Amino acid sequence: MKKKIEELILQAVETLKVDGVLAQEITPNITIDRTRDAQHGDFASNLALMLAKQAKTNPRQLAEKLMAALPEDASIIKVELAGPGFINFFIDPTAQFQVIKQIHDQGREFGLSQVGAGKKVQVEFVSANPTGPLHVGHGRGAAYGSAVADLLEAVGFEVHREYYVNDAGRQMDILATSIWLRYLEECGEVVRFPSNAYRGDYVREIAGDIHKNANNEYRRPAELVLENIPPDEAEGGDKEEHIDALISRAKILLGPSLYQDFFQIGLNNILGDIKIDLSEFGVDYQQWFSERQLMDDGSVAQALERLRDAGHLYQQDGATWFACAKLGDEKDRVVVRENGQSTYFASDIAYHMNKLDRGFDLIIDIWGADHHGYIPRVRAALAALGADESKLKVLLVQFASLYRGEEKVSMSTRSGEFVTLRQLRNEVGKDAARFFYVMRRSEQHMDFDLKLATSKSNENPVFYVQYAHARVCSVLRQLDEKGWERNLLLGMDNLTLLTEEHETHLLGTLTRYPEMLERAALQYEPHQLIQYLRELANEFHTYYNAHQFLVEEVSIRNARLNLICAVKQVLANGLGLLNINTPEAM
RNA sequence: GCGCCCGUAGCUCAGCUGGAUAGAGUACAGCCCUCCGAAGGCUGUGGUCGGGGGUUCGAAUCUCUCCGGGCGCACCA
Repeated sequence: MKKKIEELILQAVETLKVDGVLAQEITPNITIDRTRDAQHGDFASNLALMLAKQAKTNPRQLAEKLMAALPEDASIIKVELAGPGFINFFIDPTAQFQVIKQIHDQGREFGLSQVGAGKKVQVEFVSANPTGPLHVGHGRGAAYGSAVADLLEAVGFEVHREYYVNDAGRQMDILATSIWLRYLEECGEVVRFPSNAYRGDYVREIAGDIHKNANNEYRRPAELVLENIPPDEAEGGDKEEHIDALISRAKILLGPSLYQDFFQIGLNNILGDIKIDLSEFGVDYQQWFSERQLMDDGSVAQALERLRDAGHLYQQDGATWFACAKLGDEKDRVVVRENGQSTYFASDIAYHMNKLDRGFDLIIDIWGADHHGYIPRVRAALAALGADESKLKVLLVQFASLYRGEEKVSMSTRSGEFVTLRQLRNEVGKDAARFFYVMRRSEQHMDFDLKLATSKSNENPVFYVQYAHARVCSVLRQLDEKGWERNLLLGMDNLTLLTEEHETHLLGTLTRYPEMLERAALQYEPHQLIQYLRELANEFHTYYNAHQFLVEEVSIRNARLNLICAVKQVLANGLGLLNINTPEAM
């Protein structure tokens, strides 16, 4: 409908050009908006206001000329000039009834589109370091990322969901060493646990398992472990130096192979847990991409080579630097440290190069907002490699601050004080958690009140939407209990009986679903879908209270049943897209 | 200090890429089940859209500048 009106206006513009009212070179950007107020019709165009200056007339006069030049169309019953020069369009309400048939025919397909057809898009999200379980902060990235991916798929893109596993680097060494130290405790060795090590209970659990299976195989005397280790922060030393020394000591005392056991067991354990967690949260990936693999197969070295060949690398202070300041970053960055190890950034350059090489038309990285300073350097790297950096889209997800009532909950993976995603799911359930996370714009700082979310009260809006779905199901059950049968065709033939105001509103809202979905997808804004669903549910509940569906009159009854079944279908489609259940009773 | 995000009803947030009288939820005050589920509906109270300039027919939306909050600014990842 929207597009149809745009067509008509375009024709009117062409006519005015021929008449000389408008200059030939004008190519108007025609936008049709849905009106907020029914008095203004169904759609409105502000074109006359926009072109008045160029046409050197006042907007109302131009609008009148446009209206006069507008071709006739059967589905438009009235065109009106309003306000400073808006052109309002009134749609024949009977045209709206079509949507019920359409929803019925298309079922689960209703609302899907093909605007993204033929385009491959990669969405990388969560990608939390496998050094501990996912917490509620990661949950937002997971819910948002998967919703964005699912929306893009719904509008026709070929979507590849990926998790980048940081299974290399110092953080993983700290983890391996943390596990080993806990293991030594299990063995009875007395070693003060470093302040900078991972303190979470899961570390102890993993260590306990290793001890159970391997007994004292990895045991080394505490004196040897601590010999000449610089003091920890608590003793007035530097915590980083302390932990680094312990890592080196672990590698020496255990030897590469045994040390690797801790590394690998830790990784497998935690990554395995993350995979289960995400899967249960309704988040599935096509690929888990290993950072270590990039290092092992030479991709990192190759990427650096390419940068070097292009003249973007230089040596200074024993390290290798990438000259990204010239390419938009605020300063140059180290890619190979003085000790010969490449940095995380170097891996990431190789990773993004790899993404581009895989032929995606669009690469979407979803990061926590604390990584925003990282964007310019990645873009600089792509530019340096001669890649089309417009293919990269970075979406930032702001932090979710946790509250328990008034009290803010502090979180740190290192300290082990955090609420895990799993705990959250167990408390509020997958549906509420997903809904809550995606309800807000991603750039919006979010206050996640555990007390509120965990209180199973009706304050949680997910129940409201699910209840609308369950209510339709309930009506259908009541129909059955009364011994009546639904007559689909009779209902379709009598859709014109749906003339109540509530019914007209619902029809309009249902019609809007496909365009809303497309917008939400192309703008990466799943919260628009949530808003829509809440609105649809609200209109349904209002309708429900105002009118009886199961009336004696069969023609009206079946027409209304067709309408509410269409509502049920759209609710199911929308919630289904968000991986939220649609209960038939609750 | 520099950079990114955010300031809209008491609280949590929408606001369709500059449009017509700024909207929901919640809280508060009332009302609605002999009738398809009251996890619902209806009515009301509640706003100088953080402050101030600017751009124009028109600004919550764009721009500048202050103020306030969050987060970054490593040879960590």
